[in-house]
Amino acid sequence: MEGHNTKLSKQRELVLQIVRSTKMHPTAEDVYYEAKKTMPRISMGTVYRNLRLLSKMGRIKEINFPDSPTRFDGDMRDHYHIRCSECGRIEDISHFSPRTAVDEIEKLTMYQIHTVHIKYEGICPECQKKSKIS
Amino acid sequence: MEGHNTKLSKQRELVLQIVRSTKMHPTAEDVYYEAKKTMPRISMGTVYRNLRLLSKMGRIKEINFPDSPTRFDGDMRDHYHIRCSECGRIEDISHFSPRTAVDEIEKLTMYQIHTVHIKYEGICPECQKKSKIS
DNA sequence: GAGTAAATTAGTAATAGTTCCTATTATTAA
DNA sequence: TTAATAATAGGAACTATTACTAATTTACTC
Repeated sequence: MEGHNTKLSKQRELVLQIVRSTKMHPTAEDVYYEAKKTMPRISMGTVYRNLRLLSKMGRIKEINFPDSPTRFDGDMRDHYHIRCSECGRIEDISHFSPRTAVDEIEKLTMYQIHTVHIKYEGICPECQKKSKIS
Repeated sequence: MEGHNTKLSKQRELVLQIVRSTKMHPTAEDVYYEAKKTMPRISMGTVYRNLRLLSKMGRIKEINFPDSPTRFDGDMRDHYHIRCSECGRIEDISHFSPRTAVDEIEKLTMYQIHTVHIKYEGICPECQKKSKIS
């Protein structure tokens, strides 16, 4: 795709295009059934492999909420997500910074918010040392 | 446990106590093996059922990071989590408010942060209407 | 403390989501 | 066009989790 021995197959292109062209935050299964409309012989393994790959390449994002399968998002602009714990829908929250307070987000979205998940990922001091040595 | 037809079994007490007495953010499997030391015949199903229940009751918290099994946290004070994407460890971040900026958290933790997950859960306007009707 | 109804358990089977494997096919570079 | 390598389809395997069931435990009432 962009270098690194990554070849651009029709299937990979299709998966990327599907994830990008919806705001529904599809699951792997959703992508699979959508892809089958264009390529009836595409396999689930291919969909998963490409979703993982595209995610590692930074072309799409994974969204993980508890007790539900991973969803994917092709919109790489800075934004966050809100899920309804009743019906499961996931919506985008944009036009706000990470510093916006919860009650402002409630006003903005009309949701009754009961849980906020904030998680950071990075490389810990020990692993930073290790990668310098090797 | 506290009302609602919930009975207090030895197993449930043990699971709660295990999750509360560690800062390791154990997985269900971790809790299972720890519980077996005290109750060798406890079953995995019991551990899962009680973790789910305790979580619904608000006695413990679930922590979901992508590509890793659910972890549990018995510390109900307000705090967030940071995971090392190399070695997988999960640490607490306290002494900061949700409004603390990322570069401050980097200084505080010595992590090189590359991803921030912010997710909200609540009840959407439609489901709020529904619950008023029924 | 005994009797009773309902909740919980251990053990096991089943499921959901995801990854792995292998022979075949497609892509890229020369 | 061919050789080298990456990607594929299809299916098996795997991991985390939930569901099922008969037996046990708990809490409640007398």
